[in-house]
Amino acid sequence: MQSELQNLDGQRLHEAIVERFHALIKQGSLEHGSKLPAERVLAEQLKVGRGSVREAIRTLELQGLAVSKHGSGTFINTQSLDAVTTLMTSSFGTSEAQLHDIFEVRHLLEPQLAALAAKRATLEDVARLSAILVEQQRQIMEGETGVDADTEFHFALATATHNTALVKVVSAVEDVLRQSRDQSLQQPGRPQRSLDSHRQILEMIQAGDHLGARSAMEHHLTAVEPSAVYPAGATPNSDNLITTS
Amino acid sequence: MQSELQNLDGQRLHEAIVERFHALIKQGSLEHGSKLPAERVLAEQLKVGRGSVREAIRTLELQGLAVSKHGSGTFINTQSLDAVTTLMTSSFGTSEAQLHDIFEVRHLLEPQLAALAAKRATLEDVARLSAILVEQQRQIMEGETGVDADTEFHFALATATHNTALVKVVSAVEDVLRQSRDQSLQQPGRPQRSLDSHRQILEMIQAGDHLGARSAMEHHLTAVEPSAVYPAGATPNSDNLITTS
DNA sequence: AACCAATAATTGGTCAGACCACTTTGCGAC
DNA sequence: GTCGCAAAGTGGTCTGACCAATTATTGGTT
Repeated sequence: MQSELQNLDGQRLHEAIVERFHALIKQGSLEHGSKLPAERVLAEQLKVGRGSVREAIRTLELQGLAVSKHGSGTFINTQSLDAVTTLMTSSFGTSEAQLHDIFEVRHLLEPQLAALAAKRATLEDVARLSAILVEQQRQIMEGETGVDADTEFHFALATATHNTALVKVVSAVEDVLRQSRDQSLQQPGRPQRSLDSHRQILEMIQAGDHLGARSAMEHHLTAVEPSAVYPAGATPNSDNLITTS
Repeated sequence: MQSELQNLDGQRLHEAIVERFHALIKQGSLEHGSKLPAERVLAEQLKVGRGSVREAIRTLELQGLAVSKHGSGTFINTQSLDAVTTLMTSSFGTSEAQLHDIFEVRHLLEPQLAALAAKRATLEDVARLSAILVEQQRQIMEGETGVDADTEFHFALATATHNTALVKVVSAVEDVLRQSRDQSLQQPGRPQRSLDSHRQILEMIQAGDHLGARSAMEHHLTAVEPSAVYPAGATPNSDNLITTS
């Protein structure tokens, strides 16, 4: 039953082990409640040291995918929120889900998220969001796309709702959108417009105007969405899709 | 600089180490970019084995609070996306408002999901939903709670949107809610009312009335949601976060 | 046969020492 | 001063061992 682990470039060993378990779980070989072989046995099967196995299990545990109980064993758990979002993120990566679908989810979530944030954001939250926009401005002025600050803004918005479950779900979605966002921001003028939208959203949040925050976010997403759906090279003829208005 | 680690009840050693680092970061002793002592040095200072230090560092790394670089060292990172939420949630008890948070996410998602389903459901989708309701009726008449059919209805509803990403997100939420749903359905009369709500939603979907489907779902969720989950300080009364239209 | 307590086996948690691979540092030759 | 290479520093991994909690087994008593 011994199986080799393909040692990819620059990847740590325990990370490769984690990926193997992810695959086993997604493929159904390991379901909820399954008991893992003992650490010593796993180490022998995978031909690695026990320490590496333990670090891998520690990772799975933090991802909510496993629970270790002293004396009894380690068990797979696929029903925790962490577990599901972890598996979701890694399967999004394999592009099983269309980018368009993910944008739609985002379009369902984020406007309401902005509304919630407008109701609950503390001064601290606003300060954090504000700092991110300053950073985004700086990046843009230096000719960068500001994609990092852009992503971080959406993420910080989620934390401003003070709903940890919402943060996890949104960050799973945003994670996937990061690459396409980078692509989208390559278009001239786009970074600045994105920043302007963000400022508008933040203003509404500061004012506690949840309806305004929601529609500002809807506006922002609608402006960003269409062009990003089309991968580079498949861009439709003109820029009428990029209606910033 | 050696310092003892207080070994709390039932806590693993590497978890205690992680908490110590959390404290150091929150108190400001470790700021962004700080380089940690070498693993061997840390082990000696804390009077623990190097393996425990490594498992602690692995945890910090997964929480986005640290980055290890082979050959150079381990560095604190408080600016990553994960880092902020980790520090935010580490002060709270984890599962206190957790359930409330998840319900809130659901409340954000499902009404819109119902609206989407109303727009896109095929005859096949409607047939599937209808069959599930028949099964739910059967289970209830036999005295069961019908929790399985109940969960399946929400899942099938997600499928009817024909958005695979949305299905994953929703099933993530529903998976976690399954246990609490079973509990909720124990109350007399609850299963039948749930079934009635489902029928109403399905009617709206069959009619293609997306606004009606959305409000029917909102009605359903509000009826099912446990009422007394509002944390202290929050205002349960007036501000309905999920305003229709 | 059934039950219960003592014991053994299993398993995760921790520690120690060693070696390898990558990075940085610093010294010496030029 | 600069370049090149060796040495030191550091994370990554392996081996073997012991401790602690749990579970399975055993053996005797009723």
